[in-house]
Amino acid sequence: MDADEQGLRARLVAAGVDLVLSEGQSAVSLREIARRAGVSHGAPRRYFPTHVDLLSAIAREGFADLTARVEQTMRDVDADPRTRLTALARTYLDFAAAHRGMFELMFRHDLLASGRLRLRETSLPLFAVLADLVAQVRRPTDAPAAVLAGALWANLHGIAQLWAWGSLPLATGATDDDALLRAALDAHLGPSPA
Amino acid sequence: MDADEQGLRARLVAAGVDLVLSEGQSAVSLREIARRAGVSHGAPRRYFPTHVDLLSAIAREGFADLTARVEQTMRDVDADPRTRLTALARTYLDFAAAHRGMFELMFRHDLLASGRLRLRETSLPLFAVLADLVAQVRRPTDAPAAVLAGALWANLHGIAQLWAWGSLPLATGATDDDALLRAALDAHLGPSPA
DNA sequence: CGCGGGAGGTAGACAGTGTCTACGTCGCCT
DNA sequence: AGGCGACGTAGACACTGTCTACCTCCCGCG
Repeated sequence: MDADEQGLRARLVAAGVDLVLSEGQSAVSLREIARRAGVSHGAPRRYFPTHVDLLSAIAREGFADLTARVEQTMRDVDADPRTRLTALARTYLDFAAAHRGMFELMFRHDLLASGRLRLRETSLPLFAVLADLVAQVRRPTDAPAAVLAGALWANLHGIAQLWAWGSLPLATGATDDDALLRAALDAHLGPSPA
Repeated sequence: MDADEQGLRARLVAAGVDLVLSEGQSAVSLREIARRAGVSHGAPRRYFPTHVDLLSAIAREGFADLTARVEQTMRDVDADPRTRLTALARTYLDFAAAHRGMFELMFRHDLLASGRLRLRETSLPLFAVLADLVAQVRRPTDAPAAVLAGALWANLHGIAQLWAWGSLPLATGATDDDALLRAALDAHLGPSPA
């Protein structure tokens, strides 16, 4: 009595989210979503002209979820900016690890490039939170705030990627999961306090 | 009189490489490759039991190409390790930008996870070159060499990704392409000499 | 009150895909 | 000479995304 009362559009997106979370990115077909939503394969077309539109809507949900988690973390961790930044980074990486399929979907460049549902813009608030914190901890000799934030974000994202496909342990010798993160933060922001 | 005299296996891979370079990752279908190689759609199966096997073979070619470029760079740039590392990073990013489809294919986690053709292992020599240089420039207070190299690799990879789908200029304000790279190298390895 | 019309969903067709299987068709080796 | 194995063909199957014709209600209007 929740999904049933929503419109079909919302049910389709919800079914897609479930699907990508449980079965992975490649399982998110138009027809399977329609099946799970209990409608014919042509029905989604009313709301999503093309498959990419539906996928973009699902990815949006992913960004909304991640953004909500990050904001929750920001509420939970009321400390110095450096600590908050570390918590943010952990939230980001935890999300990527726990929802691999969704994470992949969110950053599929063909979806972002399609411009459907202004997907790329959806990720901006997320980046803004990071950029804001970075600006607070930036030292005078560091790169400009925007560049510093971009470089750190790239590092985070790269760790999530490499971490996801398991080449890192193989290449670096199965290091602790947090070691890379700490190294990255220390590198960009200076050694962590105490 | 080059591809014609090779066996079908090599022709299939070559056709696949052409395809991914010119049309992108999504265009690399089994049947299209077979068509370009001038054989029936069932022929590839003799050499590649499944589509993933063929894709893995194509990705391998990509790793071979990138590795060759990196080694060429190492031959060309005979300077201090820091400078060589910068050159390596540029080669990596240039490759990602110039051969986007191939780069995506190479790091598709479903291919790497499939273990076909030991694809993941194919990337190790590449990482080894980076790790070797990193070890040379590492300062005593830095993280262990393996972690440092991993973190730097992740940063490189992340820059390549974010750079590829164009969110960075939007989020950071269209910074110079090299700024992020320099910031990353400086962060992990210390300020560049001179 | 009746009745058009549109919103919202169905159902079938089409081209394309990966995989599987049965079938040829050579050439090589005993 | 004869068989056999490597190599490639051809068709089927289930599945995909997209397109189009249809159907079926409900709502507002005359």
